Amino acid sequence: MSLSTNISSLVVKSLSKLYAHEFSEKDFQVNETKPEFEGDYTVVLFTLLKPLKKSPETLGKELGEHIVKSNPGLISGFNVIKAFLNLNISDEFLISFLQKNYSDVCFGKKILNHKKVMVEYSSPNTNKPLHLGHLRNNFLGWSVAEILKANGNEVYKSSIVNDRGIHICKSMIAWQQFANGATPESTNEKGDHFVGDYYVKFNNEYKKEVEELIGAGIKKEQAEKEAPIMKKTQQMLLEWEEGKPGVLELWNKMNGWVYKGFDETYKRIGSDFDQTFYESQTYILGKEFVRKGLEDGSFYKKEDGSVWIDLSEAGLDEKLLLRGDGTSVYITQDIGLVKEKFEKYNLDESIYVIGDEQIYHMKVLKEICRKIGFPFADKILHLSYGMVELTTGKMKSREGTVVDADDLIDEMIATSKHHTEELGKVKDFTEEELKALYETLGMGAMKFYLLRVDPKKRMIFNPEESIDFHGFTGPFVQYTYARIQSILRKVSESINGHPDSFRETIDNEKLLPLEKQLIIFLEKYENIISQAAEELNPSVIANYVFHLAKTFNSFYAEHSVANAENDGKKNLRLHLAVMTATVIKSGLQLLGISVPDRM
RNA sequence: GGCCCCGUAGCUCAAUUGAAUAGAGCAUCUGACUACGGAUCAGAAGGUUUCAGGUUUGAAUCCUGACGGGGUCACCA
Repeated sequence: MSLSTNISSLVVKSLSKLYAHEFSEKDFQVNETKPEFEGDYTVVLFTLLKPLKKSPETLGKELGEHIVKSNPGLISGFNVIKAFLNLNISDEFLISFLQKNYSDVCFGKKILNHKKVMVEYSSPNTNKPLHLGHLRNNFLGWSVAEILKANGNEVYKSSIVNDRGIHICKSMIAWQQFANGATPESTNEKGDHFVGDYYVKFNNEYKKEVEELIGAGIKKEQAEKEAPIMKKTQQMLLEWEEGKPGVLELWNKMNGWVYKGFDETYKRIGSDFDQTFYESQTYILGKEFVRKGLEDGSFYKKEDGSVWIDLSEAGLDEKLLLRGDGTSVYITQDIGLVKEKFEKYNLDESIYVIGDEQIYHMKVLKEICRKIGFPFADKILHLSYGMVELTTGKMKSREGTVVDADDLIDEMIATSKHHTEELGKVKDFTEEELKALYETLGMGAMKFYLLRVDPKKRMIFNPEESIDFHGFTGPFVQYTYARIQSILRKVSESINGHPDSFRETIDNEKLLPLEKQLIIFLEKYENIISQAAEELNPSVIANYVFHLAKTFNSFYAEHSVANAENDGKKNLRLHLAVMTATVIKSGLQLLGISVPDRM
């Protein structure tokens, strides 16, 4: 239930009032008018014609008159072409919109039914550093959380850290075997990269040992099991589960290194969490559940002691919940976490930002919850996003074709430095300002690039295109913002530093086409934010904000603000500029991107 | 093989969820600074929406089939 007073919902409301019995609000299509036709908004009449048994001309005229009458001052005229009712929005309405309190432009908080929502994202493994895929995940999760907040929901950000399991033991074994006591401090290396290197060392050593065994005449399958380093790792996992002191100590130490590295990266990219869960804790909760499920007959035990659930009724398979030796698997931990989340936070909805390769897994999780009677099974939402692929092919950690997150961030910032220097814009900046600027632009470019695409779709990461600062990019939008600030500074100087003095009433101005186009576009922002929330899709905002910047630039190239034809126009255009800057700043903020006053 | 997702300009992406002549950016080409920032603006060119049927007043969008690409079906996470 929205308290919205924006144009398209005003039109829809007045129509649905007229036909309360025949139609619901959903039945009325209000679109923007195509540029070839006269008008600003268009009501599509096709679906209404048959039930009402009226001709397009008659109905269009009727509805047009009704909309005009029930929204005084909104519509200045209308025309009907075929089954399209084109409405002209009045200058008065648009100008009064421009004079709204600017803080209202952040909208949101207008929706009455607040929900408690948890957004789980990032969720790294503690055996290797973050890569490009994690960046998409982090930007997406953070942005979706902020968008939901902007729509008036109560949002918690969370992360589940995958801190236990055989893969963690691999880097631990390799460290014991090869490090000679080296630490991130002693090698002056970032902790997550340091540990990740030992994970790679493990794989290399393992490969070597397997090849040696095969060379000695042992079959491949057997060799993979028999390789000494693998046996040591499995032994370590067992010792970890038993809580052997030395193992736990090493585990804690190495995880600590990784967390320190992650924290640095999170800080840089702006990820934050209200709650961090650890699998080393939630897997115990899951085990507890399996025990209960066995008692009440939801699950069953096979001869070897392994525990299963049968989901064939739901069209899924049998699913393992606990290994024969009693240790837990991935899904076990998830069940524990679901309950923990919902009970601790009393959630209405729990969103999981996880790659689309886990669609099946999340289906299974939901189905298990349903089957054992969790009341929140249907409140689990998988926001799945597509893999990020490289132009050179897929990212594979084993083949060294991953794009490391830290490296990429460095590269983006270096590129923004390069561009800025090339354009000769460094002269008025202090060293510190420059550093901040490069950070703002580099991060802005990267976040925008990864968020501008529909999350559900796979995307291709083109390194050359990603560092481009022209066209559909973050810096393009940031540039528009900086230019507006520049205008405002100039004007502010000319009126002796009283920037508020131009925010006077605008009287009887007639809008030029480019002015009108811009206001109508600004007026849509509220709809865009709620659309982004409904779809859990930040790209809606990225697209909007880019088109807004473009629309402003077109206007700006045609019409002068500071040297407008008269004071009335100048006043109007200053409002336009301020409102545009406000919306750009707000929209980019929802994407995690900040704006520079100069660049 | 079963199930799921995808296929739109040379490339990367849109298309208000079924509506008017399918839109942007990059790349290519042509123009524009003695006006507030040229990281900009104006314009040109680029399409049988993979193919074949079907539903509909209307299909990139829905249905069926084919072809092509990806994911997933672990006592991995």
